[in-house]
Amino acid sequence: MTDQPVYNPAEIEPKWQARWEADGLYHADIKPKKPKHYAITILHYHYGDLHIGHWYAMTPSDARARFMRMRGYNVMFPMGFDAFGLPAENAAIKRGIHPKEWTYANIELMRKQLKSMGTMIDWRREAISSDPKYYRWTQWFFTQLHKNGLAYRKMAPVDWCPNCNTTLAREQVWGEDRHCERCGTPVIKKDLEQWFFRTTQYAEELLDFSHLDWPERVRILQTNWIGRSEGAIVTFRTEQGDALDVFTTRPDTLWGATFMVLAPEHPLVEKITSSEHKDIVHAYVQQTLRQSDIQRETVEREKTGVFTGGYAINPVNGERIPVWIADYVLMTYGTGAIMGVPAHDQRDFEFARKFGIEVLVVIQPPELPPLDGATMSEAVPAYGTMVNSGVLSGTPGDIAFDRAIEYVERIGAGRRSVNYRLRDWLISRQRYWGAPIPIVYCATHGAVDVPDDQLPVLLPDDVEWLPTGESPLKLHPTWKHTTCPICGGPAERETDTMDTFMCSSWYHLRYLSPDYDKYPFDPVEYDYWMPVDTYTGGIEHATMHLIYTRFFHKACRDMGIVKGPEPMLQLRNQGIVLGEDSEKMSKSRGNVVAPDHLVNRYGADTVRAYLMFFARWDMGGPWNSNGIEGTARWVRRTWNLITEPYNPGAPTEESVRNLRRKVHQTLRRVTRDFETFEFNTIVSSLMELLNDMYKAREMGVAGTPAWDEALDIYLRMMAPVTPHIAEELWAFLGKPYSVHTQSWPVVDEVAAADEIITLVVQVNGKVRDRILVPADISDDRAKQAALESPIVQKHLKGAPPRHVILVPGKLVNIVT
RNA sequence: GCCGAAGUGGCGGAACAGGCAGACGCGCACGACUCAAAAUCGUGUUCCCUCGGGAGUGUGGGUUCGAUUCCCACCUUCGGCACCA
Repeated sequence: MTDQPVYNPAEIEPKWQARWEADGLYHADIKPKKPKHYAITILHYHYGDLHIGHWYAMTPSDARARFMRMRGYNVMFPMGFDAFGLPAENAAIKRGIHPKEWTYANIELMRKQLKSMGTMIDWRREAISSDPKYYRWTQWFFTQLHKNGLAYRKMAPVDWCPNCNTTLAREQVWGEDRHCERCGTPVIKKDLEQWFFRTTQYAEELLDFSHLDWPERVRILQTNWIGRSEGAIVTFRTEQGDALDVFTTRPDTLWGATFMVLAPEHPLVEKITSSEHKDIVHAYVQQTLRQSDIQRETVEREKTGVFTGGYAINPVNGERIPVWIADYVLMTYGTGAIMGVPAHDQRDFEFARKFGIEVLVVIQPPELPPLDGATMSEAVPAYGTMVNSGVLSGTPGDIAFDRAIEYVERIGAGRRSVNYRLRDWLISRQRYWGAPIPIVYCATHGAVDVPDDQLPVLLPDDVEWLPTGESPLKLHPTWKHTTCPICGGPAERETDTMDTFMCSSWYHLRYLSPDYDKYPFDPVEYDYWMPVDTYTGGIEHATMHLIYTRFFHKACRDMGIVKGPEPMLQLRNQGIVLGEDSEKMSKSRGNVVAPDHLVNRYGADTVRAYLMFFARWDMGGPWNSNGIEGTARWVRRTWNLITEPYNPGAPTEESVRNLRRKVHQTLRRVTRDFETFEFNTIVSSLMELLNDMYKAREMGVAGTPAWDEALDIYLRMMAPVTPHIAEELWAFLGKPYSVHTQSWPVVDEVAAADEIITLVVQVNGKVRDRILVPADISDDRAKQAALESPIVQKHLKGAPPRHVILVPGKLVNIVT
């Protein structure tokens, strides 16, 4: 008894981590004959300490990567850091240190924490987006996009975060009050000259998920974000003769347009406004501009607007209709102008009723009583038979949409059109800690790309932050002064940097060859490893990173840089770990769970296992510190079972067979659960098996070949979940290093098969009895055995059953 | 308002072709060991009950021999979008 080792994770975990690293156990190198598996967990934003949520994202992904490796795949599981960005800059300003210093200190800390988890990360492939050897290529990609017309610069009203002092992409503005995704401050509008990527050019293709195994949740979020609408663009004409395009999803209601509305920012507003309406229109426009600077949530939703005094002609019926302006029409969607069809659109209806505009019914749904524009109390948006619509009157609702478009096209007044809610991606950031946009402005040649051989455009280290909040790049005395790459004349650098989502759009390519200096990636590595097979991360990326990286890949494919339709084939999302109070973890609430503390107390293996066990991985849920004791007990019980000396017994054949059956049934289940990312039941299945192994030892099975097989399979199944203790016990049993290079065991179907089954006997659908029968019992014998049950006899009260339903191997239901 | 997800014991959760509801774990109770405590081990643990049963997976219906699972309507919670023409 005295030589039994004590379980001490603080000793064995660092020991094996060092050994694995020294041996390069997790190095992923090209092996042409082996199937590859490229798995990535979405890279961390380097906010400092890792919290339990990072572990929750990492450990099941790591366990699955390990499982895939044991299944015979050549697995690459790399890690890197999204190191540029506002928080680094803000934190640095606050602490009075350089963002670079702060960032790299954090990375050092995070790397150490990641290693303490016992992950199978191949650290040779680490990529850090703020390294010049990385952002050289981020800049190169920008240049490629620019050369191919996918990056452009324009003056536009853009979202500005007054706290972060920078513009934001539409995707980074959240919620009803339109606040900054990072700091929560409500954004304001600013007219600025900014760089955009043409994501809208890929709107249609981004809606195609046919190549992807992605959660439906994400596909729906992206589909809604892209927001495809089918309809028509119809050209009205102002009385001055200007063309005035509207986009409509209801061309069948064209004949019911009784007014038009322009967005207050619409370019034709000035021209169309009559002299007597100038003052009021001008006042309204000014008021709108001011209002968009105020928090939207405080604005009443009642429609406002003013008449311009101008009129336009409806091309389908020649009607002269008044043109209004109103802030419910947005310049950023469609054409910035709409036709008002109050009878069939609720917004138009409210507007018309408020301002006394005629409501004209042109659609009569057959199931409704005849509509009357004068008396109706709300719009009727349903499809139906066209009425009051000239030659198209009488067209039934199911074909009205198409007929109306055909008509408009025939008379040359418009065309079928598709509109998207998606906007182009604004990538300019007025901040220092990012990849500088590689553009030089020359008085003669305009915006000129920095030539490839002059990349990277390095960030200067000698910068200071002034209280103005302006980017130090702009204020730097010399940095921006340069010469034009074309004419050599004096020129100025772009002082904006790129959105960090640009850096993270291609990091999966940099992992392939982080030191390669001839191209963003080594094409040989690309051809072997890409695309990413399994990508895991939080749902919060659905309409940001996960759209950007798909756009980026498709754009690069069209530029001949990468291949295939998609960058990441399979996506799985983990949920969020909440604090013990069921609230989101935050420092201000004081409910943050610190993984380092837990590792010190229980060891990384226990923390890993508990994170996999305590909730459904895709759901997450509140943390419970008491619950981890159960997992700690399981780990210790595993240790004790294997290290305790046992007395060989004389087991019955049955108890040996029972153990083997349980082992192989568990193996079948654990294998399936790893495949389907159901990590909680992997751990519970292993707990169940361990309980049975304890019972088997009681029965004297320890020491038999079946016992050795059970230990062998158990440790292999445990290895991905708890890599350190599995390795230690594997070595304790004298098996060859390493358990992590062993193959995944194969289910022995004969051993796993049940010989005796419990047949459930129901009477009228209620369980009345359970009888043991041989698994291969015939249908007739099974029914007979059920009917012979005394309990069944009692319930039948002598009457013959009307039906006897048999589900082979499961149950018999007797219906009276 | 629109789109989506989720509702199962005191708690986290399981039930993966429509077929034993509550696996596994936490917590709790009792017992063993101990002078005692911790740790460990064992037993029990959905509710009601007249001990024969009865009820039960958010609510109300439906399909079925049989529904946590399928269909319809609704309620609650969470997430996303939101004057998108």
